[in-house]
Amino acid sequence: MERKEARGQPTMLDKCLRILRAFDGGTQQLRLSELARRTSLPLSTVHRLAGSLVEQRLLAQEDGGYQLGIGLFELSSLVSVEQELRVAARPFLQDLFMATHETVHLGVREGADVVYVEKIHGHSDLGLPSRVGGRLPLGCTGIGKALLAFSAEEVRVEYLERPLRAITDQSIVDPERLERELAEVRATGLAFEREEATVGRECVAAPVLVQGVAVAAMSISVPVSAYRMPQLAAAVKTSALGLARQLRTAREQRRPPGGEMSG
Amino acid sequence: MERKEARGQPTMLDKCLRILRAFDGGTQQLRLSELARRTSLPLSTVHRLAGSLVEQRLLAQEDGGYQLGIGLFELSSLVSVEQELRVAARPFLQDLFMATHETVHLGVREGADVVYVEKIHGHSDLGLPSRVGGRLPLGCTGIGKALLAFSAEEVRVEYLERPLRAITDQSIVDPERLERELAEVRATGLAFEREEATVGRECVAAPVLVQGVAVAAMSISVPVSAYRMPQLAAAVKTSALGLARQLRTAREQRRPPGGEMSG
DNA sequence: GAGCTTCCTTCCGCTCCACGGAACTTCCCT
DNA sequence: AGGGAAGTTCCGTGGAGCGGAAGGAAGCTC
Repeated sequence: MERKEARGQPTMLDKCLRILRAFDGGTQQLRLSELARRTSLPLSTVHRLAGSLVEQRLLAQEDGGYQLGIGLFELSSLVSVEQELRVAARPFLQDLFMATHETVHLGVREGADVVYVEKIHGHSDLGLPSRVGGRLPLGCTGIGKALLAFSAEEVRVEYLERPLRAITDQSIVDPERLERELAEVRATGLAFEREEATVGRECVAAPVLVQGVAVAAMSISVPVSAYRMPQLAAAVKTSALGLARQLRTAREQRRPPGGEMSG
Repeated sequence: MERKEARGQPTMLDKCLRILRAFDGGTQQLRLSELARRTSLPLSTVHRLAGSLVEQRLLAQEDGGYQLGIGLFELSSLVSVEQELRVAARPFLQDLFMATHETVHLGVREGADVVYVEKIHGHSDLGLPSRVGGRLPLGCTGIGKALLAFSAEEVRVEYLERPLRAITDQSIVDPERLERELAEVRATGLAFEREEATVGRECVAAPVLVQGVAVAAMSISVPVSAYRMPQLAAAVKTSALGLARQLRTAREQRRPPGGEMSG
C-alpha cells in the first residue's frame, strides 16, 4: 500500500471531472461563469473543455446553461458492481417496500462513506438526506453501521481512528460508543439508527453478507414515532438474507446463457 | 445547424471515453489487452489512461481486470433531466407495477433511439432486450413509437427518412406503415408493439406529454398470450397522465425549500 | 528448461495539443 | 452613452500526452 499523491499539475481529465463534479444534487443547471467559479479554472479553459464534454454528451447545453448529459447516464448504467447488485436487489427491495410502504434503501461502502445505490419510496419522500448516488458518513446511518460492522478489521480501525463526522446532534461522535454498537451489530446482524442522520427519523438495517463480508446493506427508514421496529427488523433481515443467497447463487453459475442487449 | 466532424485527432478525453465505452452490458470485467483491442488504442496508451481513470474512480482495478468504477455511478446520479424524471416517475411506475405485476419501463428519446431510464420488474425478468441505460431503435418499441409520435415534426421526418432498423422479424421496416401507426398513436394517445422488439412479447405505451411534446413515455410489457391489453392500456395511460401532471406542477413551483444533500 | 506466447509495465524523446491571457462581442442595467 | 458581467475567439508557448520499444512475469508446449 502506497500513498500516491502530489500531482504536479492537473491533467485535462482532472479538469473535465472537476467540471462535471461541480454539479451537485441541488443545482441542475450551471452557467459557464459559474462553472469557472466553482472549478477555479480560467474561463476560456472551462469554455473549451465544456465544449468537448458537450460533444461527448457528458454535458448538455440548454438555453444558455450547462447540465449533465445523458451520456453519463448511459455509461453509469454499465457500472458492473452496482449494476449486478441493483438488478438482483430490486425485487427484494420491491417486496420490502410493498410489505411496509416505508422508504427502503440499498447502499455500499465506498471509503468512509455509504453510497446509496437504490432507494424506493412512495409519493411523499419527507426530506431524507439520502439520494441515489449520494454519500453519507458510515457512522451516521444504519446502512453504514451494518457495512462497517461486517467489513475487514483494518477498515473498521481506520474509520474509528479519524474524528467522526456528525450530521445531526444525535450523530455518534464518540468512537468507543460506535465501536460498542458495531459489536452489537455483529452479534445480532442488525443495525439501528435513531435521528443520527435525520431529525425525526430512525431506521433499521441489515448487511448483505457474502463470505462473511458485507457487500451491501439494506434499510427501512420510518418516523421515530412508529413503534414497529421489531417487525421491520425481521423484514429487513429476511430480505437481506434473500438477496445474499441470490447473489451467491448468481455468482456460482457465472454466465447464464441469455444475452443482454441486442443493439 | 452545422455538421461538426473531422476531428483531426482524438484528444485525451476521446480516448478515455472510448475506454469507458468499451464496456458493454454483457462484459463487466476487461483485461488491459482486451481494452486495447476494443478501443484500437496502443497498449501503453490504454495503460496510462486507465491508470488515470482508476485514480479518478471512473475505473476500478480488480484482480487483474478493469471494471467501471463507482465514480461514474455517483456522477450519473446527478444527471438532471433523467434524475428529475426518475424521481417523479418512480412512484407512478411503482403503482403500475404493483397493480399489474408486469414489467414496467420508462424511456426518453435520444437521437433515433429510446434510452431506458427506469425499469421495474419482478423476480423473473424473461430476457427482455431492455436495460436501464440501454438503447433500442425508436421504431421497434412501444415507448419509442409513443415518443416519436409526439416529437417535433422534423424529428419524425428525419427518422422516417433513414432505413428502419429491425430487431426481430416483426420489426417494422416499411416507413409508410410506421407513419400510419404514428398517426394512430397521435389519435389515441397509445402505442402498441407486438413482437417487434422481443419474440413472444408485446407491449403498450403512453407518452408523458408536457406542452404537447413527449418528454418521456412509459410502457407495460407482457407475454403475447395474455389478452389483457385493454386494461393495461388504461392503466398505463392513467399513470402517464399522472406523471405528466406531476411534472408540470413541479416545474411551476421551481425550487421547493427543502435542501438535497448534507455532506 | 529452453523456447514460445501472452500479458502487463516502464522508459523516454518527440510532437503536437491543451493552455489560458488578452482582446473582442453581446447583452444587460443604469 | 457608460459601466459591468457573461460568453466567444484568437494565438504563441510549453509541457503533457503519446506510443514504439524494451523489459519483466506468467503460463504454455515439446
